[in-house]
Amino acid sequence: MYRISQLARKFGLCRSTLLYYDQEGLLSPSGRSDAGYRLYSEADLERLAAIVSFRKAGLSVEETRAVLESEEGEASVLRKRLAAIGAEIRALQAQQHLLARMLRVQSEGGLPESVDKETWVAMLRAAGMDDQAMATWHAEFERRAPQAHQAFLLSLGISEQETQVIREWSAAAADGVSPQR
Amino acid sequence: MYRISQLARKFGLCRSTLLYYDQEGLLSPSGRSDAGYRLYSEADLERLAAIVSFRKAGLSVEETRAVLESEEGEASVLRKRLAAIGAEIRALQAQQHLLARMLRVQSEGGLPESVDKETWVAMLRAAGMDDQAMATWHAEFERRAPQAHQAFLLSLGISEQETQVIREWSAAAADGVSPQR
DNA sequence: ACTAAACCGTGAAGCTGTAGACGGGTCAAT
DNA sequence: ATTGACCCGTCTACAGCTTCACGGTTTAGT
Repeated sequence: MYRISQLARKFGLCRSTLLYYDQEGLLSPSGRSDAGYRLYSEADLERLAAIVSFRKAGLSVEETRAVLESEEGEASVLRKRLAAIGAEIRALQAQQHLLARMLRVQSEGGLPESVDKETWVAMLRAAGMDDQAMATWHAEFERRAPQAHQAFLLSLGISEQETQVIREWSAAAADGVSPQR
Repeated sequence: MYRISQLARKFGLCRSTLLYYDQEGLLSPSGRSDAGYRLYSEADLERLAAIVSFRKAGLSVEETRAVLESEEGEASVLRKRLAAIGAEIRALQAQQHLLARMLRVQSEGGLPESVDKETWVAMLRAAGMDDQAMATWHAEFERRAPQAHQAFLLSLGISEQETQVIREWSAAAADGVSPQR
């Protein structure tokens, strides 16, 4: 049986955080001492370990509780969080662009600030990539992060229609139907 | 002269937001009507336009005030925010990885929708790029579109400091001082 | 037995930025 | 003058904690 501050130290949390979790019904101690002290069991410890990792993944206290209570709807909550993270990252990247532009106003100028398709291809060719290597790279991109692949193609100024074409043959190439054959 | 809700609508903000800005001394109306209503001048409107764009870049109210008051330390605040964004993105990517691992346990799915440094390098390697080719590619990127190079590196979640390092040796490599010698 | 340090519980307030409720004021049309 | 539709200022609440204050408890050392 652990007392609250012991448990907090063990997980690098603040005592108040555990008090808060208790108050929110996320983690209640399984017992109390004679003096009314919270006593956490070994099972509580394991539950807390799970809680900590879910919270590290960015789940809210509410979501974490849902995952731990229902147990079955877990995947859907996690997937929703994954989607939310994507949105957050895109929002931050928009902020990056905004700031980069603000900072550029004072310093520098002249060279283009974004890359188009031709420039990109030229850069890859300069690095020794041939058509087949690029096909492989597209396929890999499509396989690992389809959303990001789409976003990237759009950022090169490629039309949405054409991105669809590229992505389709990227997916096909990944299945072994490589374009050059 | 605008009244508070008019101004809020004009900028797509909530009335309470302007009330808050007034309370925090970020934007105080330059006058009051007989009935005690806040009245915003044309100058206030311009100031608000600036405020909105800084806030869109993710500056806190406090930081925004600092930028608008001091005027000269502007760049340093913006750069600090840029660094903070990088850190936030990396934190989110860490959450992505964590979630992807959690989800992969039960089912395959939930691929990340943005790319980080490791994924990017892995994709290029899969396409047959070696270290030297990547160095060439960076050099080419830096030569043709330094700003875009910077933005691209940031989008991978690389810290601003590290992007400076990469860009410096990219520039050096382009001058013939290639890293492999 | 006594004291000091370290602990405990409860309760409240503070943080950011926004949203909403509340009661009263303003304004056009009747 | 009165109705109704807005509008205003002020106050409270939200997440997810942290910090602070108060007073009781345990523990170690003398």
